[in-house]
Amino acid sequence: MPKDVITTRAKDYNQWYLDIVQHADLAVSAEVVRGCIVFRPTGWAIWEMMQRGLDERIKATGHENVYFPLLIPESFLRREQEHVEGFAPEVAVVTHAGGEALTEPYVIRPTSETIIGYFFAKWIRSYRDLPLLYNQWANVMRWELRTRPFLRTAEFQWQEGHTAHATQDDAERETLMILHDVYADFVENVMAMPVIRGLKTEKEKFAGALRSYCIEAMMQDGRALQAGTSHNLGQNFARAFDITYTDQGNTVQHCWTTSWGISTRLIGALIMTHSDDEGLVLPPRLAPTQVIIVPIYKNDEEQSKVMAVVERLSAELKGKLRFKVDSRDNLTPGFKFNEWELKGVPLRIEIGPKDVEKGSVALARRDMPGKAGKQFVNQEGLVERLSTLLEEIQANLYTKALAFRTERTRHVHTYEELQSQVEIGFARAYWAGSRADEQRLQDELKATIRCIPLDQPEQPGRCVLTGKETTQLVIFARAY
RNA sequence: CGGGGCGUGGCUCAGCCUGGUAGAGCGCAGCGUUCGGGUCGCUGAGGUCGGAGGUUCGAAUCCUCUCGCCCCGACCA
Repeated sequence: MPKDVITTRAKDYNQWYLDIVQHADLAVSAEVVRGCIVFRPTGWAIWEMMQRGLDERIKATGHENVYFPLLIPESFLRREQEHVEGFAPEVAVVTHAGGEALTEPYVIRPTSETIIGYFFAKWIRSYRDLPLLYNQWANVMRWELRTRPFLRTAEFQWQEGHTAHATQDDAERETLMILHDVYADFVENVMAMPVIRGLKTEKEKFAGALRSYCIEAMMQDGRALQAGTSHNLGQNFARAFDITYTDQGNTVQHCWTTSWGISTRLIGALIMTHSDDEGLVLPPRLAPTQVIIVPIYKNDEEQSKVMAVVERLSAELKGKLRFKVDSRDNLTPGFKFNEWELKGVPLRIEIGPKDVEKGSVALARRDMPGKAGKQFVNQEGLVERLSTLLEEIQANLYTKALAFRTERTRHVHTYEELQSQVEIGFARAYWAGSRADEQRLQDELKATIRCIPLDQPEQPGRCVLTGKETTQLVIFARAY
């Protein structure tokens, strides 16, 4: 008889999410530091897996890692008009140090465009210095009014890419390349989360950007979550920080810069995409532990026989898969099954006396709870079997998530349809409204234009609000 | 930041109205038992009742302030 440690999604989706975070040992509230969380080992291990996958892709596309200070002179933020307006309300400021008031306060970085811009201006002289392709892994702070673990915390971890280019085309190409080859590729192939690639509207774009691209994912409650953003900053920061270069014709030009980021918020997205009422579900390619081995025995004799097989199989798996053996002997197997399901391990191997006799093991997949996901296989060829199964689970999670999104996405033609569709998922609609119209819909429907998908229709249609003919199709949704 | 709710062993909560010096279940420790889907029993440890003031002979309980958490809204990766 299972204990109800996890609130069901149907009962209270929000509480379900908090229960997963807590009971899967991902993180706890920092308690004494407002709006912050403490990452526990499992939560941090997931972030490390994300870092690994993204870092590989970032480097493979020609970028180098750097690191800039946590503190930024307050005046830097003011240099770019839109930027300061966007961030001023949520920055934390350091006013005292060394027992004295500082002559100029520092802000704790909410993002690093400004301080990096300052140094880019010093480092870039000639077109030969371009493109400059940097990335940094860092923590940033934004004093959010309402926080939720991973999804919105006052301090969060992320990577922020910052690049400078000679031409607008180069900057645009970089911005889109990151979106496709780094972000969408990682999120879809490693995290098994389907995303919609799109452009943000003027209203939703990053403060100070020329334009912002994003990948948007659908959570199990039908709401949208921005999983990553990539900004073409135009020459806005180059002008504010005087980032210039001399071109082939000996003319001084402003650079075109970009910035792009993915944060620990992705952990929240991961939870809300795949997990179920039994607990966390991790896609195999991301899971810090892919396979858990649970030995089963009832006396010393059985234990030594079973453990001999466990040892032998462990030796075979070593270096090929990420696995652990749960040899705690104060807990029953049933308890362990439930616990590892709660923690999201994709695949479980059970080895008991019967398996020792028959030369078999029992396998249970996390993506198919209960008997449906259980099978008995020969110990022979187990490594290959596991690898195949893990890839099957990976594919299945993506397929399920995509099917869910497809089912919860509808094309809408009228205001009424839009209104009801955003209650349950994504609404695709033609849009020719103004920024004020967009605000009005947000006020009335609590839904925003998540993005203008990069895949646009050939055929024109009529704007869902104004009735004007347009070829622009957008996605409306309620968002995290 | 506005409205509402709540802070009592690690967790979930009772006690508060009607002040008299703290309880339960789960978890934890030890021993035994059990072990193929959350074993069972016995013994035991663990709390200055979020914090600071105040009222009182006496405060978990009443009053004031403060910090934090949850829900709803506005703002946001």
